[in-house]
Amino acid sequence: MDTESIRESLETTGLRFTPQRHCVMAFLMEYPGHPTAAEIFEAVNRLDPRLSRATTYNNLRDLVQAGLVREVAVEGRAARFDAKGVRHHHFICDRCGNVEDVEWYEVPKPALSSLGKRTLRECELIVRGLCTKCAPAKGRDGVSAV
Amino acid sequence: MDTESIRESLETTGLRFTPQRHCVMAFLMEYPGHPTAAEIFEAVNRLDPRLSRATTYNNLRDLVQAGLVREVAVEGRAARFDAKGVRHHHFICDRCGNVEDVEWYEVPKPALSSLGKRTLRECELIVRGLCTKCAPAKGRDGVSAV
DNA sequence: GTCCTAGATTAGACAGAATCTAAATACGGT
DNA sequence: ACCGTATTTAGATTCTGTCTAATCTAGGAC
Ligand SMILES: [Mn+2]
Ligand SMILES: [Mn+2]
Ligand SMILES: [Zn+2]
Ligand SMILES: [Zn+2]
Repeated sequence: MDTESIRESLETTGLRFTPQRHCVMAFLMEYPGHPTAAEIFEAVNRLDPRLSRATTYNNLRDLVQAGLVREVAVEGRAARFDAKGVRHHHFICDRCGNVEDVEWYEVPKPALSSLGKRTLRECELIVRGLCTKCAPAKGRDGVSAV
Repeated sequence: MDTESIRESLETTGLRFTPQRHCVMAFLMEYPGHPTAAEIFEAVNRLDPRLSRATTYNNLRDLVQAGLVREVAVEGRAARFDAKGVRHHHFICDRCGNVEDVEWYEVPKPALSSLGKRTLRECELIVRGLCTKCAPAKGRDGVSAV
């Protein structure tokens, strides 16, 4: 969407502005969910064939390192990404692996004494359970729909 | 260690007791860290060659599903496992991907209203930063050791 | 505008992790 | 001992992500 703001955020993190980076970043900012690298590649490449698979992975790595994008590891599935907008937690569905946002709220950090010499960067909360699609229907009489 | 308690926990979850499952479970209960599937296979297979690679993966999947073992996804690396003993959180090193335990403390769950129709199973805290090995040495004069 | 170079892109090979297949085996109830 | 089904197995396969080495380009210097 806002090309100039993307350019700025890239420049302030020391990354060059390229059409490929712009596309990946813009896609992540518009896309409502948490796409995988493969999904990002396919969607962006369809719009602008200049983006290659290798560059998708390269850029995602760089954007995560620059702190502009967040990577969510899901057990047994491909990693998922989102542009770091407003702070939020994540919900991961036990069954389908879908990642959804959970409204932000403060979480107590571990006591410094229990961290020892480790450096703390962030404290991430992951909520697990069944998403709306996978949760058993709890209608008035317990009947389930597929 | 305690064969019979392992047998029981398997039976109560509906899993048959097999030498392979026993070995995997026993290994996880004794091992202090968070091994990958490959590490578990190598270590156990060396002691008891009856365990195959496929079965290692099969059993880990079943044990996780049965709630006896926890799987920790680490971005860009193989999943790590631990036997569910005392409750605890996890620390993941940004640099080496090492997973370490963090003493348990209660974390506030998200408001029911923000969960909607989703089912909540657990609330997991993941602390990120640099582990003791990777943290910059902060000696009296800032000199670093390798 | 032209030149330059470190950084970026690319196709395709490669590697690692995990799953699948289909045949053989063995747990555990009777 | 027998049986039915869950489990195991080797190897192929799929899926994710990284690497290589050749090519290109963003953007600063002039
Ligand atoms: Mn998100
Ligand atoms: Mn642990
Ligand atoms: Zn789901
Ligand atoms: Zn480390």
